[in-house]
Amino acid sequence: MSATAPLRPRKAQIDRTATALFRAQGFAATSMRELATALGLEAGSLYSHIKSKEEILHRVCFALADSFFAGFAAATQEAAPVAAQLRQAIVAHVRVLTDDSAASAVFLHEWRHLSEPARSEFLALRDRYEGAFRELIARGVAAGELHTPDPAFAALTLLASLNWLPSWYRPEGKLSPDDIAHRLAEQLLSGLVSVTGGNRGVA
Amino acid sequence: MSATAPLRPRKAQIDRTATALFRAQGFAATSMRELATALGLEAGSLYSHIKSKEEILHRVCFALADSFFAGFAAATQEAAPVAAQLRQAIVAHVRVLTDDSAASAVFLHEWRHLSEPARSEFLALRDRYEGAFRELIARGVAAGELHTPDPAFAALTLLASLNWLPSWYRPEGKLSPDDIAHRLAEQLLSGLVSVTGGNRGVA
DNA sequence: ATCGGTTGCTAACAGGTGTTAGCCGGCCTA
DNA sequence: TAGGCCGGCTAACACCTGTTAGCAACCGAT
Repeated sequence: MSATAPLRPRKAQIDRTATALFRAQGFAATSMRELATALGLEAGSLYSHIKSKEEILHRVCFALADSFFAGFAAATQEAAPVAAQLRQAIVAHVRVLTDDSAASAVFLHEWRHLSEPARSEFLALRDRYEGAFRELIARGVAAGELHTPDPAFAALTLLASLNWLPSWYRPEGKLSPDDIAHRLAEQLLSGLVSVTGGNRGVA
Repeated sequence: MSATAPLRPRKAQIDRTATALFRAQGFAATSMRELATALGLEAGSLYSHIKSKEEILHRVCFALADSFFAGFAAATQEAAPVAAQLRQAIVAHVRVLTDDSAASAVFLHEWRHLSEPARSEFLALRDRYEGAFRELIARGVAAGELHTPDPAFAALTLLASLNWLPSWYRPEGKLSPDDIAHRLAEQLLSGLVSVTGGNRGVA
């Protein structure tokens, strides 16, 4: 995904305000008139800056995909043990989610309002990103650092437990994003059960 | 939440078809004309059976809430060790998700289209259900069976990793719901990291 | 044969939607 | 001073939305 030119201030503001409304109400339930009102404009004025309602959604979703991939690449480029790379990948993912939780929520839940071919492209990107987690986990299993019977399953549930963050993360909460990231990594990698010699492996 | 009378066949069919469409496209993006067409009717005909579009959503969301609570109650009514109760609660939750993944997806993502007061009631129910998991985990920590610095946080991420199931679970997949439930319970309770003496607690 | 209930169709209602085109005012530059 | 550009308003367009009311057909009971 190529980088895009920085958005002009009004266009960036339209994107931010639209993202907040799409997150709060859903793409389909948010009207252009409502968006315009939130910006102190009339709906017709929006089209001096954007091509269509769907263009906003497209930009938000693909920009977040860019961020996720960039974070993952940065987290896994060093030849560290796989478990350490996985921790870094978790941290990077959480950082993206918490940096812009509105856009993350839109990315996670509103993509289906994209039309073809963008929708298929988006799903292919998402598959590729999940596949990168899958591979990482599979390498960890092969290296004896991780254990799971099914890396694909583990990757999806791991991502699922991270992707909840936009729903309840608050910047003013007592945990910083990095605290959250490390806590999540610890919980997901080590599990909840306390290890007292012998209860591992109990059916 | 009280049980309701069994729905008449056409009404039940409307609920099922609507749920499938709400899940695929979202509540707001699904029109009554589209629903009627899927049922072989005209939109006006729907109102012989239902009061409103939102009534369908209300019924689906609250019925699933009933199912979740019932499952949790059944899972935790015996005086078993807390970790075992948590496993049972996970299994019960997964059972509900996989029994009706369309309704589950609607429950998880479309509730915000409920109007007041139903919306607040729904959120209160959801809080109460999450609170039940929180309490269970807190009791497990107190009993030394579980470890987490934050039971609330652990409960949310645990539920998050379960709630992904409607997005990718397929009845024809090679894993049965119970297989999935036990695998998830194992993964979430035991973590992904392989335990070789000494790596537990590594920062 | 008649009546009541159920169900579906049709047409309409009242309102909302995304988007376009023409116009206007302000600002900047030559 | 004039012209060009930008951005916003307005009104309209073409279409869609959820829902209602009246009507008709069918079925079962009396």
